[in-house]
Formats: sequence, structure tokens, C-alpha cells
Amino acid sequence: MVVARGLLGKILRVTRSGCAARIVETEAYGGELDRASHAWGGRTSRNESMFGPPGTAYVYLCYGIHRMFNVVTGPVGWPAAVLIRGVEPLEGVEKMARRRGLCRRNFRLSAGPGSLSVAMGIKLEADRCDLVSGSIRIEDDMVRYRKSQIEMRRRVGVSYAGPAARFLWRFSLAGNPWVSRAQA
DNA sequence: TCAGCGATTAACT
DNA sequence: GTTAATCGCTGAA
Repeated sequence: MVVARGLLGKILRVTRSGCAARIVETEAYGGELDRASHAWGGRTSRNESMFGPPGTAYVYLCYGIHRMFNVVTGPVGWPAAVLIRGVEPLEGVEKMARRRGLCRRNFRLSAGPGSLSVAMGIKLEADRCDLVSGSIRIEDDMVRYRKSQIEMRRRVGVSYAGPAARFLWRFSLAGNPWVSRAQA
């Protein structure tokens, strides 16, 4: 959870596609207590990488079409990850727009977990990738945000999770247009 | 081998 | 705000 907030403002760089973007929206998925997490119900081959060491990637294909990019945060054996839901394009914007087939100024270019993965060129092979020295990495440019600039909301698309669905584990930068459209 | 499912998205009322 | 589309992966037979 703390990590999720700390990831806001960090730079996500995909060396392979020559793209970089600032993370503006994240969502935390924490461990075995969180029914919304993929890890709920035990360890399977699908969420295996979620149990891995922190600082690695967990990429998962959802609905057969959308790739979700997560950052594993928990220690080995403890399944915790942060889903990147929105980024603000910094470099390689032309490529992103072309991949998405949209105008470069369109805010939908990289808002939303599925969309941003397409835009950034994140592929399933990136699963388990080392985010410090791998082809996809997180960079810290020392930008920090005040508490008042960070919004906390309920998570999206996990209403089936019962009580866990009410956790305020979704973080975003207030007023940033690249944050995916707000939902109740 | 096969039926079921989903951390979404886009289009429509 | 609501609803349908969509397809590779998961888990059990």
C-alpha cells in the first residue's frame, strides 16, 4: 500500500520500445487477505510470479486481450503487487500513438491498465522481468508529491471481492488528465 | 482435451 | 450509467 503510493510519479521505461512514462495511477493488491487479488485462493501457475521477489514484473493477460502490468512488492512467498493503471507519456509518444491508433494528445492513449500496456509495448514475455536492470525498468527522478495531491479511492472492477472491495487502495495524482476515467 | 472465466474496454441508451 | 464483446489461460476431467 505504501509502495503503491510511492510509485506515483516514478518513471516507467521500456528500453525495448524506447518509451518512457510517468506513473500517475496505481492500485494495490495485498496478499492472501485480499480476496480481489489473483493470489487469493492459493498459489497457481498463473500468479506464480506474484510470489516472487519484489522489484519484478507480473504481467497477466486478462479477458484474452488486455495485458495488465504489475510491480511485485511483497517479499518472496508473500503475494503483494501494485497494478499500474495510468501513465503520462514522456518519451516515444509517437510510437505509443501509432500502436494505439490514436491521436497523441488523446488522454485515452495510456489511461487504463490494458491500454497503457499496448501503448508502452509491454508484452507477456515481460513477466518476471527484473524492473531494476531488465528491459522494463522503474526509475526514480526524485519527484515527490504532497499528501493533498494524492487521491485515494475504492478499487475498480473488483466488486465481487466482498469487504475487500471497499479498501481505499487505489492511488492517483489529483487533477492529472492521464488518470483513467473515474468510476464510482 | 474442453468448458468456464475475467484486476477491461468501447459502444450504446 | 449500462451492457455486450472477446480470447487466451486455468483447472478439472
